[in-house]
Amino acid sequence: MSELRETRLEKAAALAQLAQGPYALRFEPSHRTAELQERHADLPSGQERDVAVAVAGRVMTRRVMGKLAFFTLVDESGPIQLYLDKATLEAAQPDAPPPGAFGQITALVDAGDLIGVEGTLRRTDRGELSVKVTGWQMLCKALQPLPDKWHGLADVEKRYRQRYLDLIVSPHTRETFRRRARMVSAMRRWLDERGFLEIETPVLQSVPGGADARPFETHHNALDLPLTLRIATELHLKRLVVGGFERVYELGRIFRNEGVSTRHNPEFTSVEIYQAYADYHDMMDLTEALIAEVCQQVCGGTRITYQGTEIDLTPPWRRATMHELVEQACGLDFHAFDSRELAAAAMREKGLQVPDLADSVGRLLNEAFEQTVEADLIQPTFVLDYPLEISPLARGHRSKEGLVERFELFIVGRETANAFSELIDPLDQRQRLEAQQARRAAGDLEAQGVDEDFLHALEVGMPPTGGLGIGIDRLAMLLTDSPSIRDVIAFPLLRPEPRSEAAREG
RNA sequence: GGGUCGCUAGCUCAGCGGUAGAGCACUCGGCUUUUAACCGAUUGGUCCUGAGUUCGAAUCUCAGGCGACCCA
Repeated sequence: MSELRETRLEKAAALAQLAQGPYALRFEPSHRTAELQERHADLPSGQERDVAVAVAGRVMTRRVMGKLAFFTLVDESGPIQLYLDKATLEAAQPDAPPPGAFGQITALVDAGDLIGVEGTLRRTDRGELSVKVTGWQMLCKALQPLPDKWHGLADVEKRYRQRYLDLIVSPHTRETFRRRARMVSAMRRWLDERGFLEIETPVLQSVPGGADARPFETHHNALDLPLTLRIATELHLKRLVVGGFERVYELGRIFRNEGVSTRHNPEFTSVEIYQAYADYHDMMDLTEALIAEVCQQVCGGTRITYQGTEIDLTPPWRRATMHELVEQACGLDFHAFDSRELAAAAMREKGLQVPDLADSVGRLLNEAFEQTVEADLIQPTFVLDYPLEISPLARGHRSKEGLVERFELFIVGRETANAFSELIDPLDQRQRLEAQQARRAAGDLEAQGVDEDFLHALEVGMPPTGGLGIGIDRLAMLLTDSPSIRDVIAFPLLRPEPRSEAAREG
């Protein structure tokens, strides 16, 4: 069963007999392979160029034919072919023990090994730029074979569990994580250039808050203190605004104790951005500009294709209130309902679900929105003016009773951003959080508790502020055309594999 | 939480009640312009686990495990 591994261990032992051994200390490449490809693009087929080069990387394929062999070597920048000629290698290394330098490299190097080579350049008759090898060194002898060189890793589970293999054999996966990294750094750059300061806030918290979600629970031993992992960065970032930082953000991991799906991972990345003296209209402008710019930098334009659908992220984006959208979708005007019963009856008449937990007109409006509108918001759409009771941290609307100044951004039917004119009235905030706590006591496990220190901070005084949260993973899905959130998280949460030890030793 | 599908060699897959297979990888032999190299030979298995039906189970049934997708 581990015969492949045994063979490779024998080759590692053979390498140990030679001077070099199976695991090198270091190697100094002269170039990345892509650099060579670019710099010597003018070298004609069949010609050589007598420049000394050294490259390092993983051997992906081997083609050995008697006294000549071709390997494909891949470094982070891409592939280059190795041209291994028996006569050349043996002339360059006359002292190599039997079977000679050529015999050694072809016998001891397998696909999957990391090697360093030096030599000169030659473009073969078939037009492939190659390093004509005069010397080589094993950098790391791999004990496990690579997946099928043609099909790669098709087993989705294995791609997630053994992401390193997926990255080695799937160029598309590598590109996805490159793009995600570019996206995140473009976002930070955009914010930094506009005077936003990134400050890290605690992951371990006594009172989880800032969102409706169940937290992960943990424990601090020395203090004998129950703690939870943060479900949002909101309340601490607002404390920083109270402290006088007028533009702050944090881009980082948050944790919600919920199920997994193609759109949910229990740990995910968000960026929350707070701007003093701004309101939710300002944050809409900011959202539009930020995402359009990031998209431009990552995708080269603001028109992209997601899973076959054209998405146009060129500003300005559609802006519509939740009431308008629901009325357009199902004909129900929620302004007309002055009791839950009226709204519930109207919804049932339209065939909509009326959950018991939705105990107010506002919550029913949100239900109707989720059931009839959300999935159809394909092009970027700001949905404005949410019911107050589902938005405990947002400021009451300046002119609309029962609503708050809040928007969510939907793209391809998914909530991608969420923002408010922040509630800064400490007494109002206390009432709202106490109402949440009452829901919690009544059995809503996702309802928030009261964070007394946060309320105290508000009493010290917070400037009028616009706050915004963007789901980084969902944005990454959009910009990398990935159908599942697990495609943009390098190591998504999976249930541990039973017998994984035995299988791994394989 | 519900439904559908999947799990067979290191990888990709076929086999669907009668001796467990193919391609790639590995090993051996041949080959100095290949690039899914080629030609020949060999090697490699807890058919996810357990129970059942049957003369006989990878195959049928039930339970469980892990995963994918869809729905809530």
